[in-house]
Amino acid sequence: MPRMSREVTEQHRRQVVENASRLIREKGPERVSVPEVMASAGLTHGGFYRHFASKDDLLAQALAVAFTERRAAMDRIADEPAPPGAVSARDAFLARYLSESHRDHPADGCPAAAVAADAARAEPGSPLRTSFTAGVRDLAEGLHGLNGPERDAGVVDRPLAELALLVGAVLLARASDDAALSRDILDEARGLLRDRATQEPAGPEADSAG
Amino acid sequence: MPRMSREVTEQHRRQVVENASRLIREKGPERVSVPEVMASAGLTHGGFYRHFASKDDLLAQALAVAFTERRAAMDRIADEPAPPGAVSARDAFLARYLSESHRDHPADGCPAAAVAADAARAEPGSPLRTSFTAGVRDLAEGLHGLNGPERDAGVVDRPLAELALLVGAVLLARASDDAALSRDILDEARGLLRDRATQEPAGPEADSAG
DNA sequence: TATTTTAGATGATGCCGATCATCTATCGTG
DNA sequence: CACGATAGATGATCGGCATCATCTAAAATA
Repeated sequence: MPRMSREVTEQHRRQVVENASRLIREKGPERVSVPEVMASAGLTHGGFYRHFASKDDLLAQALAVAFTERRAAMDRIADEPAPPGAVSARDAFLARYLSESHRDHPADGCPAAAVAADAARAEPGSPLRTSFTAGVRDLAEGLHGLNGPERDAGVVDRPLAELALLVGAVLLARASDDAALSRDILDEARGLLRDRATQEPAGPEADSAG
Repeated sequence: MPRMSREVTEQHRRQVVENASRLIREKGPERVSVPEVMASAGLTHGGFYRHFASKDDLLAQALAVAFTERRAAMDRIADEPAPPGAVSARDAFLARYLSESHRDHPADGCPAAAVAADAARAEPGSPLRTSFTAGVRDLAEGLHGLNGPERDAGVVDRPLAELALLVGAVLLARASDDAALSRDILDEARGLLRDRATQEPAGPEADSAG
């Protein structure tokens, strides 16, 4: 009820951000309430505004944390020696991203897929949107890294499009209320990305235009 | 205040559904209120439950209408004689879907992109989710139709993956708070899909696995 | 025309949410 | 050890929302 040590206070703040990070991916920013996040850290709603300027502020921080963690996980896969049954690090990553497990556990999944729609609806310039935009850049950069070998083999690198495919596939798979359809979406997405990796260096065509 | 003729009443109901259809794409189902949709049709909230069992019921109907209209638009493009500057009907459709205009006007855009996240969070079996799932099937079927020529040329048909890419690209483009990045997302997606259309019939590889 | 039906208006009801004001007992500091 | 700062609790404010109850006057029907 009273005052906690500096150390404990900081732990609380971190806990709140971490919990919010999972909660917004699971239920969406709108369905997460300030009392709820605070309670999830064992606190009441009272102290909230000592830590955060507003709910929006918390959401942006929580989203940034989620993106940072995701990017770190990507880099870990990229640097790991050899994947178990996968051809390449890229393969390993894609298989995991497009897995039923990822589909079924948004709370510790990719924030790009979980929060895209909310970011799209947020005010331009709002903390949430700014945070999201930075996150997209970050993940695309990660994909670019994973694409190293294919790029060297002559395949045009399109990390933003690949991210879009990943996000779209997971979203549609989550939204599809039919197990077979949902699986097909993930499978087709994996197939399309595999096609790409083994693609012949395209002929004499112009690239994307304006 | 009183009673309207059957005919007028039906007009009112249709208006409400139509307006809801646009509103939920623009603001998301959660941010559209019953009083708001009713007011948008010049009515008060009072009569709402004479037309719809619940807000959820209206949302599902509105979503279904949006999908139906979209599918019709696709088929129109597929059947149209010759596109203006595009190579094929498929091209014309993709260019339009991945345009800045579509990105900037969600209210009359694709419901798959606009409502995916909300459907993903909706209760399994809920009207919204059921409606969304049917819509995904519908649009994928439309894409399958547009892919006729490429399919005949030996390109593996993956309408669900293509739909996922379209949805993901528009979503990320909408959410990205940077004009250049947003455009790049759309451009890369178009590039990736163009690659696919001109792709060599792949070698002796297995297709997607389980 | 007399009667029944009903579209839609008005106006609760009950809930939940973000944010702010206030209080208090402890922690950090001198 | 005394004192000021402050983390967090309690509780209020204000507003919005879905849904329901009631009323009424006009349309439908007989």
